[in-house]
Amino acid sequence: MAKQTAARERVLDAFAELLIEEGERAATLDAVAAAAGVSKGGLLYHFGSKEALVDGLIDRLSEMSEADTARMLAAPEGVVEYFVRTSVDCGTPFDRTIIAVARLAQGQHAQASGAMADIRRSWLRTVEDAVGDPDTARAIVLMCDGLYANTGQLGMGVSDPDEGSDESIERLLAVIARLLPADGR
Amino acid sequence: MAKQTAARERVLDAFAELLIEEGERAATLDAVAAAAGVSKGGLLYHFGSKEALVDGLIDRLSEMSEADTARMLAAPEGVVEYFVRTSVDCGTPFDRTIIAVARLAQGQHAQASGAMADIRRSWLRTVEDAVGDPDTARAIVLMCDGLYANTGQLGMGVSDPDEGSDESIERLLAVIARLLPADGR
DNA sequence: GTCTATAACTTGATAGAC
DNA sequence: GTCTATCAAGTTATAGAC
Repeated sequence: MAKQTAARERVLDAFAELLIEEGERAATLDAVAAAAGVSKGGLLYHFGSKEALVDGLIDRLSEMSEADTARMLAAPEGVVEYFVRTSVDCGTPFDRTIIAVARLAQGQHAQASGAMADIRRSWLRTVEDAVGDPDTARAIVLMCDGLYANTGQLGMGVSDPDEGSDESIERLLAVIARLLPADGR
Repeated sequence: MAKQTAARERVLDAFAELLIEEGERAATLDAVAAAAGVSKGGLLYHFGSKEALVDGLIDRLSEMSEADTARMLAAPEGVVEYFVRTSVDCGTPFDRTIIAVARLAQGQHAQASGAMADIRRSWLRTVEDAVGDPDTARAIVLMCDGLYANTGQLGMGVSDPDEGSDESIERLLAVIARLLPADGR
């Protein structure tokens, strides 16, 4: 983790934002540079190619993922509840980065797909440790994949404006509780 | 449903295939024409613009969706089991078309997002009618969204090569059965 | 470190031949 | 119905000034 200039970070922020809000196609070097407030030449000083820019975002995601797993394990409300809640509210920097890289994974970016698969494996392992039963853990992680697909608009459109509401989380947690023996810790 | 020429259908097939296998960015008019075995000019005779091509695929999806809902309601194994099984095996023409349009929905195609949302609403309504409880229905549909996200590589990468196997479906159905009072019909 | 200018190529779309 | 030019605009990347 060498010292990274502010401009470099701004470029990554802009890249992620464009991927999320307008899709992979709109996230051109021109658009990213403009959104980051630098020229295209300036951008290409920090990231020598578009591929390097993609790699930069994937690296950022990997770092964030490790930190999030630690937070999940330490969460006072328990692993499952933390996991479900943060899958519905896609507003955290980590969630935003996931959505951005997920967009890249749909292209032909093998590295992006690999990074997403790594994260999902990590979730599965962590939830499995928490709930005991592998099949139950898989069902829970699948529901959260579904939440990302919906609230993050990972392809499913938004069928229900209420999908991400506080109340809907509670109802979903109640359904999940029916799958668990005692509590989801 | 006017009589559609074979070439027109081949173009739509090629477009969907490119979207699925290589992502939105690779699905250019050039690439689609080549894959369909026509020239770009030939393609543009059938679909006057790229937007018309997108609309053509969305229309095809809408037709398929109605037919699938009828099949789901008539399925001897029951709505829920039919729904889960067809979400895991993304090999049917309908599933392939869903994945293709989902890719478009991640760009800025409002119509594609709308079509996906319509389909999901239809699923939710149908499963809700079948299982009675809205919250349980939502949990089931979310799991299937998750399955699409995984097996269809809708952003989640493929974390588990076993995710789409026959055995994993049975285990998932067993977990879902725990949520249902009697049987999922 | 950041900019402008520009080169080389791709993409969507049009025109007109067959 | 389908093809071959051809075009304007957009996209990535390089070169060199500041």
